[in-house]
Amino acid sequence: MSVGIAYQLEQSFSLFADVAIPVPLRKTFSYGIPQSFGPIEPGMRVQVRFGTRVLLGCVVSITHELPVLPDKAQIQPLLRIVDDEPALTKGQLKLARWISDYYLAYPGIVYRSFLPPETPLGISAIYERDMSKDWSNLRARSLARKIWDVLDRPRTARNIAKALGKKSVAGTLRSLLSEGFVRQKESENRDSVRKIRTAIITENGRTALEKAKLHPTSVRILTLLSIASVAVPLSTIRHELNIGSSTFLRLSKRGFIQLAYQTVLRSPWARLKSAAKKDLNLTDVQKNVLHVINRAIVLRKFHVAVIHGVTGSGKTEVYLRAAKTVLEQGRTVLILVPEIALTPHLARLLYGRFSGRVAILHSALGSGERQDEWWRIRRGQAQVVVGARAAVLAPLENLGLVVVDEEHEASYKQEESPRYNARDVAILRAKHEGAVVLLGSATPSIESYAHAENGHYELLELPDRVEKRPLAAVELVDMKTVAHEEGPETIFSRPLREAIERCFSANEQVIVLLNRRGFAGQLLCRACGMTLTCTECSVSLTLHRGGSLAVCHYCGLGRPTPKTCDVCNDEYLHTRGFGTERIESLAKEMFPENRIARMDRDTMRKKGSYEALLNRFSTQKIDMLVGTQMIAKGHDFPALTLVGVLAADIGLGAPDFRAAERTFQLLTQVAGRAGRGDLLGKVFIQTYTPEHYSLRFAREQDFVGFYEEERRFRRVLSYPPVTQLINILFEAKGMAEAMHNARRVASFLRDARLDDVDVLGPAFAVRAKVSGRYRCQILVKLPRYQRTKVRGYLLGVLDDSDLSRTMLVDVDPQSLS
DNA sequence: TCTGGTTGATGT
DNA sequence: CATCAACCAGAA
Repeated sequence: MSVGIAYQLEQSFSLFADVAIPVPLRKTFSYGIPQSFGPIEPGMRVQVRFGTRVLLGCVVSITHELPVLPDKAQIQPLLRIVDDEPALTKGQLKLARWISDYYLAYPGIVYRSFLPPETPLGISAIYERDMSKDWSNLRARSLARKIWDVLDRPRTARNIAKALGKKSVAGTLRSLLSEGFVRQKESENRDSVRKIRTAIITENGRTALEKAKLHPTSVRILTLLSIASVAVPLSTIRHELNIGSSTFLRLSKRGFIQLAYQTVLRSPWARLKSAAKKDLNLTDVQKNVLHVINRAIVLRKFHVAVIHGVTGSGKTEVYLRAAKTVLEQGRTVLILVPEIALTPHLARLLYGRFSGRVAILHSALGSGERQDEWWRIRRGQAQVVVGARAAVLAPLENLGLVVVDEEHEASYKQEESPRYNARDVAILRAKHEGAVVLLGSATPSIESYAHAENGHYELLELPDRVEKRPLAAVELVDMKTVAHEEGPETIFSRPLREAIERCFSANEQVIVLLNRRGFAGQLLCRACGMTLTCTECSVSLTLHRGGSLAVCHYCGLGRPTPKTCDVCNDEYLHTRGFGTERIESLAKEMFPENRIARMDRDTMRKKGSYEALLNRFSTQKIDMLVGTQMIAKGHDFPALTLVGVLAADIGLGAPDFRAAERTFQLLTQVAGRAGRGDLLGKVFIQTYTPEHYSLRFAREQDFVGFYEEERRFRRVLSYPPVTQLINILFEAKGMAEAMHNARRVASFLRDARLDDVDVLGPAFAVRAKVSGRYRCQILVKLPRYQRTKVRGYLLGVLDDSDLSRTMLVDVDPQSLS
C-alpha cells in the first residue's frame, strides 16, 4: 500500500479499535474503524491485517483519539467485523484483562482462550471452480489454466501458490475471479466435524521402531502408539508431543501406522445415559453447611467458603443443592472439576436434576460439540456449566455460584500460556460478579486453608462420612524392615500380599496405586554406574513394554532398550525401580485366578476408555486395578475394601516445596477409596520413610495435623502462603547463554532493592535440558504487598529487552520446572 | 506465532 | 555458485 493512500485512510478514521491479536506479544494493536462499519463494541471478533497475515482478533476497547504508533507503522483498517453481537461478555472482558495483568500473559493469547472454541486464527477466502464456465478457452499452460487445473478441490490462495510452486498468484487469481471462472467463498468458520482421526500402530511400525532409523518425530509418535496399543486420536498425539500433522500421513504411507476415523457425536450428552434424579437425604451436618451456603447465596455478595469434607462425606450433594438455590434465583452456576475424566460423573448427576440447562465444557469434546455447548451457554440456554480448567472462562452471565471441586489439585494450573490457575481465576471472577465460591476438598491446599484460618474465607467442615461409615484403617509398611526380612527385591510385602488374598477370597476388590508408569524406572550400568538418559533431555529413561523399549517421559522419544552401556559398552545393565506396567504383570503372575487391569496414561489414551474401565471395575468384572494417581479419585466402588500403595515416597524426593503436601493429598485421596460401601476398608502404604510427617499424618488421616506441620515449614522457609512465588524460566541453545540471560534479569531485580523480595538463583531448572534446549530459572519470592512493584519491574524487562523471547514467566507456579 | 529476509554452511 | 536450514526482527 502506498504511503499516500495510507495517509488518506488515516485521515478518514474518526474511531479506532484496540485489538488483541493471538500472537505471543505483550501488546494490543490499534486499527482504524472504517466509517461504513456499523456500531462496534468491545468483545467483538474482527478480522485484521497483521504483517502479511490476516488474523482474527478481539476488540478490547474503542477510542476517538488517533493512537500513537511506533515510527514506521501505518494505521490499518479493520477488514471485517465477525459478530453482530460481541462474542465475549462484559464479565469475560474484565476477567481477560485481569488474567493478562496478573499472570503477565500475552493479551492476545488470553483473549483467544476466551473466544468460542475452534475459532480459527484467521479467516481465509477459499477459491473454487465455477463449473458453469467454459474453461476450455483458458490458454493451455498459462498461469490461469494452471490455477484452474489445480482447483480440483477448493483451495486458499496460498495453497494454490504453494501447489504451483509460486510465491503468489494473487494477480491472476483476481482476474480469473472477475472473469467468473473462479468463485470465492469464505472458509467454513463453524466447523461441523463429526469425525476424529485416530491412529494405531502396525506390526511394521513396531519393527521399524526397533530396527529402522527414523526421524525423531516419527519415533515419538510410534513410541506413544506402541505404549498405548490402542487407537489414539491424532489430536491427542499432536497435543501431547507438540507436533504438526504432516508426519502422520508419511507414517501411514509407509505402513507403520493405520489411520482411521472415529465418529464423535455432536452433543456430549448422547454419551451420558441414565441419570440419578432424586435429591439424596442430607445428614444434619450437610444441612447445616448447606444452610450457611444458602444464606451467603441469598445475599448476592462475593463470598468464599472452603468445604473441608473427608472422602465420602457427601460434598457433591451439597454442591447440587447449592446450585439449585442459585438457579431458583435466576442466576447461573459454574462447576469445575480437576480433570476431564471426572466430568461425566458430575454431568450425569447435574443432568438428573437440571436436565437441559446443563452444559459440559472441556477440551476432550469434539470440536463441533464444543462449539455448540459454548454458544448454548453464551445465548443463555444453559445456566449450569460443568467442566475442567478452561471452563472457568465460560461465557456465563449473571453468575451466582462457582464450585471448585478438589480445589487443591495442581491440574487447575495451566502449564502453558496463559499460565493461570483456574481456582484463583474462579475466585476473581466471583469477586467481579458478586458470586459465592465453594472450594471443596478432603485435603484443602495449604493456601486455601490458611485463608480460612485467618478469616478471609469461611470454613465449613464435613467431618464424617455419610451413613456413619468409618474411614478405612491405614497401616504403614516399613519397606526397610521388609527388605531385611523378605529380601531387597520385594515389591509386594507380605502383609499386603496376604490382605489381597483375603480380599479376593471374600470376593472383594483391590486397588494398587503406584505413581509411576512404565515397566522399570531406570536402566543402569553396573560397570560404570551410569544411568541411561535421554539424549535430548536431562532425565533417565523409563522402560516400557516389558522392558523392551526405553522411553523419555518428557519428550516422548523412545528407542529399543540397549544391550550394552552407552558409555563404557559393558553388558552389565540392570533395571532399577518399577512402574505400573511391571506391577500389572507381576500381579497377574501372583494371582493368576483373578482379573487384573491397569489404568494409567498409557492405557487410557483412547476416548471413553477411562469410563469403560471404571464401569467394568464397579460391576466387579475386574478384581484388581493397578494404576497411577488416576485411580485415586473418582467413583464409589462398594466392593472395594483394600487399597495398597507401593513406593509411597516416590513423590517425596521431588525438588518441589509442595512434595510433602502432594504426597499427603494423594495418600489421603486413595485411602478414601476403600470402604465406601457397607464393608470396612483397609489401606496398606509401603514406604521407606514411615517417619516422614506426610506419611504419619496420612496414616491418621489427620488433615489439620498435617496442615499445622506444613504451615510451620512454609513459614520458616518463606514459601506460599507466606509469600508469593514467580518463577522465571530461561531457555537457550546452550546452558551458558541461558545462565547469562538469567543472571542479567536476576541482578536487575536485585538492584531494584525491593523490601522483602528475594531473588533466588539462577539455578539449573529441574529439567535442565528438554528436547535439546537448556534451561535455567530464577525464583522470586515476594510478599503480597510488593506484587504490583515486582510486576512492574518484570514488565519492564519483558518490554524493552531482547530477553523476552527466551523468558517464560510463571506466576504462582505449581511445579518449579 | 508466523513470515520474510539474511546469512553461512554444504555441496558440485 | 546454487540450495537450504538456521537465525533474526517485525507485526498497528
